[in-house]
Amino acid sequence: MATIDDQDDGKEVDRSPFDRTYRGLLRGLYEGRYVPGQRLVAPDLMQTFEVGRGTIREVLNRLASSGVITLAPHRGAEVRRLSRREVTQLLDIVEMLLGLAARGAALSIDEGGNRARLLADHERLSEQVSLDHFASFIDAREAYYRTMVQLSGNEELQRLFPSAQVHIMRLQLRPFNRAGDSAELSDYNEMTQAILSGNAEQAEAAGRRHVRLTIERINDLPDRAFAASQP
Amino acid sequence: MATIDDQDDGKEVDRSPFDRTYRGLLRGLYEGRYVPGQRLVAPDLMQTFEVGRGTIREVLNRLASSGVITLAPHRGAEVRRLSRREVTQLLDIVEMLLGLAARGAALSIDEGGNRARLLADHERLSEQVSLDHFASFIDAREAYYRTMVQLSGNEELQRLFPSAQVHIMRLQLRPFNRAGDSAELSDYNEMTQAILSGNAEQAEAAGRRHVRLTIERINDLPDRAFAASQP
DNA sequence: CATGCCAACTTGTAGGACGATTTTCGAGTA
DNA sequence: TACTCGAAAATCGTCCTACAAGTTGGCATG
Repeated sequence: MATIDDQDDGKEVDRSPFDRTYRGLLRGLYEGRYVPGQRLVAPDLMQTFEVGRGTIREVLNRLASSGVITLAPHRGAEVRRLSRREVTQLLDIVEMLLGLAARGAALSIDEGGNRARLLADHERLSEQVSLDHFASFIDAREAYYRTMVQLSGNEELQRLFPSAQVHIMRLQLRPFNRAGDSAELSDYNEMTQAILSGNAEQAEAAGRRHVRLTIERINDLPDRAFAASQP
Repeated sequence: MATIDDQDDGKEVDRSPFDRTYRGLLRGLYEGRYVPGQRLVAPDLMQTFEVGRGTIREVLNRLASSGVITLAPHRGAEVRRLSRREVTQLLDIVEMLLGLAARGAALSIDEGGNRARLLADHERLSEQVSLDHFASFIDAREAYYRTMVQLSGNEELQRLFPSAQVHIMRLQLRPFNRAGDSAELSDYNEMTQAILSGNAEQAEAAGRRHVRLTIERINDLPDRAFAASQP
């Protein structure tokens, strides 16, 4: 399954209608063309992406089952809105998953080019932070996480992690977040060091701490960054 | 989204084609009519469930994105086979998730009828174990887990847990598992007690321990219970 | 201004069509 | 007999049309 995390390869051509639409929609979500709460109407999408309704339906189904959008019977799709509580709950899970990923990555850091790969991604992340270019920073962070998960060797994690919709959160918080947050960068330094040391316990702790710090930062955001909680 | 966990309500009638097919397929997987590795070809399914191909496709997409089946381009769907390694990796994740669920359940055990609900499900589980009726046992266990996750109040967990395909594992291990495993029951006793006590730490530990014990039991299974590992 | 009904729009699903790709199977060859 | 190659058959990906069922917004009525 294609995921948000898949690289673009530069080859923009020759993709299947499904793929074009899936990625296009995801990219749109990513870049803010589709905002939380917005309805995604099939006929519009058909025109936009020049594909049939069947294809649109499949794409929406995929996005829905990874939690990026919600589908209600006979009422169509809309970009999922997360309340403060939901974001917290989501991150509680991500804390676990990232801890697991970091642990696994530490255990396999000496295999193949793993060490080099992680270093390269961390390097890139650091550069992006200093450049203060939000989109690139997001990309670099995405790549860094993906590498961690891949190094862990846990294929189930690879399936679940994107679907855990870290992206949604990221998207939703975009207007309130800043690249170049040096506090955040030190998280990554710590986490990377822990993994490189090969110490599983320490790596897991670092991964979790990173997410907990993220939760704290998010808790400081104003209410308007979230969907209203349910009555 | 309808999941395996949804109760049947007895109302077999008046379900949408999608729902009929989705549940029918799931039930078939559950009951062993579809076994790991088996191909699921659209035309057959169309006949079996008397629905259009579009509907079949949507159902297969759903099942695929929760990891129950795999889809390969132009080659259709097949019931997913898990290698020993994959099962272990999956359970590593489930360990985290169940720990989280148990923790959350403990924290909210005094709200509403939560305590009564958990007790009722635990009671039912105990009965089924003594009855030694596999299918009922599975159902009871499913209900117990579902309740735990619901009590935790973490909606993301509710979305993820079924999709974490505990079911696949269960299905795959069916021929080798026995209901009435008293060791397993004592796990549940311990876990239930911990949650009822309202002690979050203790509950989380109990939930995790339960999964770790499950991993051990599974490690003892013969190779033929698993798909061959990749070359 | 509240209420209820209708028209317009969307979604859910079926069925047909057609190129693209994979699988099957049989003929020919070593 | 075993193996290779290619064509036929099966299946998939996608589009289009059609229609019933459900939702929504607005207009008429009280």
